[in-house]
Amino acid sequence: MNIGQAAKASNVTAKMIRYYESIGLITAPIRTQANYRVYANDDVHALRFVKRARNLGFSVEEVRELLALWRDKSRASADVKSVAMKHVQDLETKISELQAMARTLSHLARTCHGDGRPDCPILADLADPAASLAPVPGKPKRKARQEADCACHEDAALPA
Amino acid sequence: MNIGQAAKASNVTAKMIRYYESIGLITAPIRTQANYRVYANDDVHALRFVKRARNLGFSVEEVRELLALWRDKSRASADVKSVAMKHVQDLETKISELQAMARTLSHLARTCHGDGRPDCPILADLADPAASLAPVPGKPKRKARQEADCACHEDAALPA
DNA sequence: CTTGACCTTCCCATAATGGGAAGGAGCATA
DNA sequence: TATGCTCCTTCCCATTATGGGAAGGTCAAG
Repeated sequence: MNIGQAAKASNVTAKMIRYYESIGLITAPIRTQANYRVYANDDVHALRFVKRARNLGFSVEEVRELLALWRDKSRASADVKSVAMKHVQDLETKISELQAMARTLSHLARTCHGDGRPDCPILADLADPAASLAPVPGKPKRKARQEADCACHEDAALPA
Repeated sequence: MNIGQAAKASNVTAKMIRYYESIGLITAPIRTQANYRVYANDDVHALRFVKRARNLGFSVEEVRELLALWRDKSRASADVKSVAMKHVQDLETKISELQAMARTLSHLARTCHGDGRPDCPILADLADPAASLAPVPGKPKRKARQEADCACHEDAALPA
């Protein structure tokens, strides 16, 4: 099977298949005399595994670990589980961060007239959150900072 | 004020201040004869605006729009609100995707013994989701695909 | 004048993916 | 057989936002 067919069968683009090979995530397949890559069903299986794991949000490096565990017939399921659980925690952390942002913005948007007038609590908050009403969500990367947040007073919409 | 002081005052690293200037997000400040950048309080104010917007998850390009609206004293608050609302939608889309991943993985992890035995429904699912029990979350980027998903049967834990 | 802290520009790296060029290979049809 | 279309190869570049670090100039204090 050529790379194009393997791509269709695995739902991984040929481009990505070559990339995964280049970083050693998957093993290099044999080549024809014309230097074409030739894939077997097992290769497609592995590619689907990678695809699925990526779809579940695992990083390529995490997929590498999972592949190693998959190939290791004597792995302990506890090892797999811990990789998965850690990833769930990562996901939940990110979810919380995004939710905090969405909450803040939804709140600000709710207090914005959204008409032709220029007064806008959203811009007011961006320009000076301390003087405004919305809590500050921690920044996405790294740990949360300590900033001059303020409680949400539910006012601040300019009289217009 | 030198860039280092502006950085401290705005909580934006000197590196990023230069970067924002290079992409035209903020205006280039005047320079001393020694070619040092000199910032005024308004510049710091703008940097804080950028920082806050970035913390709320707006992309740099979105921040560019917001800055333009901020500077335009005759903007319509509706324009600001629509930028904000669109971003909230983006956030919620991403949140849903991450939640789908977390749900699937949590479920798989729950069915995994997590002991010394090699049998692992998590790996089984990655290797062949159709034969397994977990629903397939849509892939993060681009629109959701149509795949051979299956309902969640709540079994598949190998007898071990 | 030396030292240390600060500034400058420039290059590189990250993560995962896509786009596209230039050229070879394979196959079908006129 | 020659033309042509589709596929393959490698190689380079772009993306997003940020950090690291080198090489060299500047400033202020001692």
